[in-house]
Amino acid sequence: MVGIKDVAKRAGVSIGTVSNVVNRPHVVAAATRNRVLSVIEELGYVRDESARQLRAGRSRIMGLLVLDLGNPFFVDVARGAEQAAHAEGLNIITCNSGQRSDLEASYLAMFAEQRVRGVLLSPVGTSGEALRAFRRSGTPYVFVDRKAPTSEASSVAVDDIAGGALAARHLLETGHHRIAFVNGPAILAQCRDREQGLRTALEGAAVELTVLEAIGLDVASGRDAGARLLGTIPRPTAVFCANDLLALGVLQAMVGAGVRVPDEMAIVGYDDIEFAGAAAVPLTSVRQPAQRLGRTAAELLLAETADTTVEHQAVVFTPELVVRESTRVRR
Amino acid sequence: MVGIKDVAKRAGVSIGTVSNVVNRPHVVAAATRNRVLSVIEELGYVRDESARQLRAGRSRIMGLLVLDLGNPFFVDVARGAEQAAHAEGLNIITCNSGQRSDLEASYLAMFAEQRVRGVLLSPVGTSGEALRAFRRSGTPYVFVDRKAPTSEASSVAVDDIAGGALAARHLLETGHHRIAFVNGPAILAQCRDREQGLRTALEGAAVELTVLEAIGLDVASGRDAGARLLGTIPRPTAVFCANDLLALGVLQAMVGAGVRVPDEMAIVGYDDIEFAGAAAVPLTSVRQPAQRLGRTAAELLLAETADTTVEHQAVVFTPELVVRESTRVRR
DNA sequence: GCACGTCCCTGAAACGTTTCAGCACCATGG
DNA sequence: CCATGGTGCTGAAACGTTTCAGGGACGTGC
Repeated sequence: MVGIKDVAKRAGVSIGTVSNVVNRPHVVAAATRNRVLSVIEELGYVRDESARQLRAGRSRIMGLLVLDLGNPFFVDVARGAEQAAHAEGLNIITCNSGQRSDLEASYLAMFAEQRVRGVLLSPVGTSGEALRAFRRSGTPYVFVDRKAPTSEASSVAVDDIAGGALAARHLLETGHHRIAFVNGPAILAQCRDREQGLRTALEGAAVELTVLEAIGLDVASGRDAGARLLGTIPRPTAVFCANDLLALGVLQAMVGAGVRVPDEMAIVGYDDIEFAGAAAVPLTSVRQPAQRLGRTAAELLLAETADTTVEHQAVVFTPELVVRESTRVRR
Repeated sequence: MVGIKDVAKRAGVSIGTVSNVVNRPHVVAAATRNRVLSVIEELGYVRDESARQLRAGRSRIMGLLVLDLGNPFFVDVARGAEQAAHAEGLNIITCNSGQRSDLEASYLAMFAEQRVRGVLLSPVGTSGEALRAFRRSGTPYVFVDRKAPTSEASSVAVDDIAGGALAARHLLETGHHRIAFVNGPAILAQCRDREQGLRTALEGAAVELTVLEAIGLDVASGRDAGARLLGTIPRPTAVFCANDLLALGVLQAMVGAGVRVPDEMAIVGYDDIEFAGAAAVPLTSVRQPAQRLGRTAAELLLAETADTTVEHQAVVFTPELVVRESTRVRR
């Protein structure tokens, strides 16, 4: 592998000069610079980032750890974060915990060992052992899609309680009295909050609420929950799902069983992913500004790494209900 | 930041011993080992991967550069690759070129500078300047979802010509004579091959073929193409789309315009992503073994990096047609 | 002719690891 | 009592950069 030394020798200059050509071209005379550049080209020299980073003490990489890349919502978050990072000349590496704490721990450890500039984190557990260990490493981090006390770190989230309430009120307004909630794993704060928002908004209303916990937050889990829902007697007339993937799964189960949506079963999803509008019955969904979430989080992180005296912030966006066929009242 | 030296001093041993505790625990006496371990715990020591890598000369990271993470197909590819990498104790960093050559170039450069163990690459252009530069860096790489001459590198792909032919034959068999093809950017080999497969299979048949090139390979481009399709006179009775995202977009355009699918317009997609089956009208699609693609590519890459004498392979999987409502013949 | 700047460049230190030759010590067998 | 071998540790070199004090050459103003 060709290093800076080889270039220096071949160009007849010192390694310091080569380094200057690469990093501060203006300080070296044009003739020398061109000679060095052509040698670099000739030998195919690529500088070694680990040496560079070792010397510099910090890297040009930002880590992003998301719950599930299979969920388009997080893909959008990643896009937003990438935008902000690129604007500052940083690269983002995206990792997928798949909601598994062990993977989360392993990626966090990797980020710490890499001495990444900072990490955008959408964590699985509340305060796992892994996170505590990571905190000790001193790597700055910002929570994404998760509120956190500003004493600990900055966070950028969407108000999930309000989101749950939005869905609940919409179902009340469209005249439902037997409502089901298909929730994801209770370990996720998002799921707990959405349920809480729903429950609070339903309080006092004459509503029978059935809660099903799905195994995951994906389409397959939704299909499974949908099947269970069909067996519930008396059958609810509406179902709110903790995310759109679940909702799509439930919808598939309904269509498969010949249950008409929304006439026999109204469905509300969460996230408003692009596929929600293209579904068998276009889904009513609670929209979150995913890309904005990622962008804001990355900007916050950049601000904190640039100036450590800056204080933590908790940004909370407000979700928005998008009404489509799946809850449309027919007459 | 606490380093190995701090640990050594505090534990009253040499840095070599600390290193041994971390990397080859068995060679150090139990008493010393425990003392060092507790100091590591106490100080929160995290080893610096860049120093480690600088010394070792190679990293424990594998790069994956995909065309579009917004496409669930590539998310599955990533999942497969991750599985294989983790099995070998490597981490994968996933980057998204979004079909932009400039981003592709920047990520390739980053991989080279990071001295990544190897790269799984699903390239935008055929043989861009970026790729040529990357090749010179000597980083091993394997093409994913793209055939390549074995003289250059290994590749793992699905036979796109066969896939295009599958779709074509299916549409012929279901009695269509005016067929449209909504293709993605011709710069992508996948798109060119699917078109070629289609054309070859239609040869000799009495079919009127209309080809539309969409701007991207996403749902929005599909909607746009769908709108154009509606203006085509005489209107085709069936449309084959270069991927499922396009197909979903076209489907949305049809539903929006009140055109019945499949009666007035049959649709065939490509990739068989999870959402294809949950669409307004469940999509007939050409299925590719995405996860297997990723896993195989990673395994190939690992084999090549372990033993440089191993020769390049071109693995080609065969696609499979999944028939659903969107092309069902009604009577 | 001397002092002083300016412009380019060099040489060496430092970053935090891993690795390896070598040393001290002890137990064992002859 | 010596030779041998094993065990457990140390100290220093090496990895490929960046950075910075310093120095040589040359021009300029007095």
